[in-house]
Amino acid sequence: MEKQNVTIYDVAHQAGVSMATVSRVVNGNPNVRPKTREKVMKVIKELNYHPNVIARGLASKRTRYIGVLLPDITNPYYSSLALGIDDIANMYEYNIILANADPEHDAAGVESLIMKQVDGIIFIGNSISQEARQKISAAGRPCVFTDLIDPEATMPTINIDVEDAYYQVTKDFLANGKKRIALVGSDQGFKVSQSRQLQGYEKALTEAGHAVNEDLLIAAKSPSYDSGYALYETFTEIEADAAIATDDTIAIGLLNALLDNGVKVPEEVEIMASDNSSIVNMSRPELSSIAPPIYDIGAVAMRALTKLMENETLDTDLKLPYQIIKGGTTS
Amino acid sequence: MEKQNVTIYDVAHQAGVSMATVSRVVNGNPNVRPKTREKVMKVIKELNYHPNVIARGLASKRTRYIGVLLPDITNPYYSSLALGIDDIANMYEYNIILANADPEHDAAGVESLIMKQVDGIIFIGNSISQEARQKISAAGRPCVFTDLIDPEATMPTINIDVEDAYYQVTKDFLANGKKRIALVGSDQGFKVSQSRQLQGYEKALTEAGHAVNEDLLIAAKSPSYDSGYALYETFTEIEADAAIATDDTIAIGLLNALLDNGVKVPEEVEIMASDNSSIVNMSRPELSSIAPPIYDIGAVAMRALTKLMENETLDTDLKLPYQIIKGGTTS
DNA sequence: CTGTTAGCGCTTTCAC
DNA sequence: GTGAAAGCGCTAACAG
Repeated sequence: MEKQNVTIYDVAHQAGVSMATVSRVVNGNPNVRPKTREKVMKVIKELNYHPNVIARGLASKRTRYIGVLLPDITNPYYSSLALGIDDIANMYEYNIILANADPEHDAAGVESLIMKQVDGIIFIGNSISQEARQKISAAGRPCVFTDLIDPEATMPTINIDVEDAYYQVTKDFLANGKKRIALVGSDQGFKVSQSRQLQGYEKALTEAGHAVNEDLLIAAKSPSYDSGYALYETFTEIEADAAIATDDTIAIGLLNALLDNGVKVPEEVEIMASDNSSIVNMSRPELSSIAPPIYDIGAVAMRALTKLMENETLDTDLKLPYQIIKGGTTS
Repeated sequence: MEKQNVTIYDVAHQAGVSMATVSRVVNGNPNVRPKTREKVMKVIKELNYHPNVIARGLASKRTRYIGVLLPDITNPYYSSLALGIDDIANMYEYNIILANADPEHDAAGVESLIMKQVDGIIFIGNSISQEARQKISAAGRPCVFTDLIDPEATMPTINIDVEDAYYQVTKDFLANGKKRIALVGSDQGFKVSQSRQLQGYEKALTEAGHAVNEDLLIAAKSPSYDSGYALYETFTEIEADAAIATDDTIAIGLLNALLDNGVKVPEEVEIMASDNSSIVNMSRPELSSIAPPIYDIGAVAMRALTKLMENETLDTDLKLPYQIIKGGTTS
């Protein structure tokens, strides 16, 4: 319980300068004579002064907090993304504050973040509600999207070229003779929203002269292992011979459900996952997966946000390179 | 970009009362005539007023932020814990802010949280550095520990009875004829610190008339799948016939390494994990595991912290009930 | 029950 | 280059 409250005033007093000068030193304002700066620095060290972030926030109207909305922090894909964001945020001396935002509660999440006076927002997920999107606009806060495209197309989106990835994967499946390729989403949204995933998938089918079969578009209740596992019945009914899952936890759930029921993977059914998150090698066989540069996506998103907050403009659609990792669930 | 700055003053003015009254209404202070309260509420709605959290923090010296330090958010055990914490935090209108704190950087983590003026801290991990612990004391902030015991024994620790769990598991292994039971830690710390895990393990061995064999205490580099997988060589050398892993990711890593090398689990080696986190059923066979009530631990920890912040006192060592889940990696 | 009055610790014009 | 002073929006005594 040592001296808890060295203020800028104490430093100013002790150094024989004004608060304004101390403030300048602390904030790296160049308009300070080197000698003065040095003296102030010394006192800051001596007194172990740390600026009060709250007071600073009040006075400057900027908090250096940025809000990150994501569907589920226990999903390894999202938590890894958060890590990339956090690293860059620290680099720019921003702090991140996480908020869970499944599709039902994203508006509440946005609102709570805005009330916390965050300087900017990173929105991660498959979809955003109109209401949530409006609140972001209304608050006039910069925002960067990841995974999904900004429905208003005014804020940047960071991701791989999802459409291309799904196109490639679907094409490969077709080339390998697959006739019934299922697209397995993590919620119902991907069907209605004409997601990029669906577009890439459709493009490959169309090119090969096939139409999209609605039956083959199925969705888990949520992006989780159990929801994936629970898909077994549905999946069996549609008699698919291949599946592309939009989420790794769903992919592993489905894989294990198939294996547990004696279905051979990849011989009878091939599976492609989408995140290459930390769990893809926990199953046997290991999951094949589209491999987005997860950490980089987070990092680039955060970097983009810092630019936005400094009123720079950027491209609205940044596409990072991806790979396709061959595990044991595809041939 | 609607009206961004309705202040308490605007509300007061519009409602024909003083700022103080508005403040009282907003903070649920009972000393307001119902009629007045109603009037103020109405104006608040009309103007869509939201109190500025920052200003409130400055004036009240409490931010309603609590800092959560954990080793790795991408580890499912820790992220689930964070979820339990977050839920209760929201209930009490606290916000959590996460900080990564592996053993090397915990002091920096604590410091950054304190600079952010958090009202309290929850520390999660196997160990805490002296420096970090001191900073917490120095800041005079309440703190709750999870997983580890407060080295100064002044702040509460929330966990299952780890010693008992390890005692039981070890005893069961012995009863099943296991001769060489390895204890697999997630870092070197658990050996030196005479962790509760080690104590339970030792107790069971001693009771059975055996001594602890130092060779059988091994540690992964970090709590991660890869570190667990990399343990294969070491593990083979010690010729263990059973293993208790302190972390699920390590357990799965080790399991898969054994399987990939043709070792039969559980026939030749049995494995017991410790977290029963979301990944235990991703492997085949599924992991057997000690099952702490993860969500509850987080929830209870957060609840305990709220009590501490209200200057209530509590027991310093809360032990929650646990189970042992029989998967396929034990007989 | 309600209003007045100080600040909380810092940033930021605006003079000097 | 540096200082004085006016807030940022709110809470918390203290009166009444």
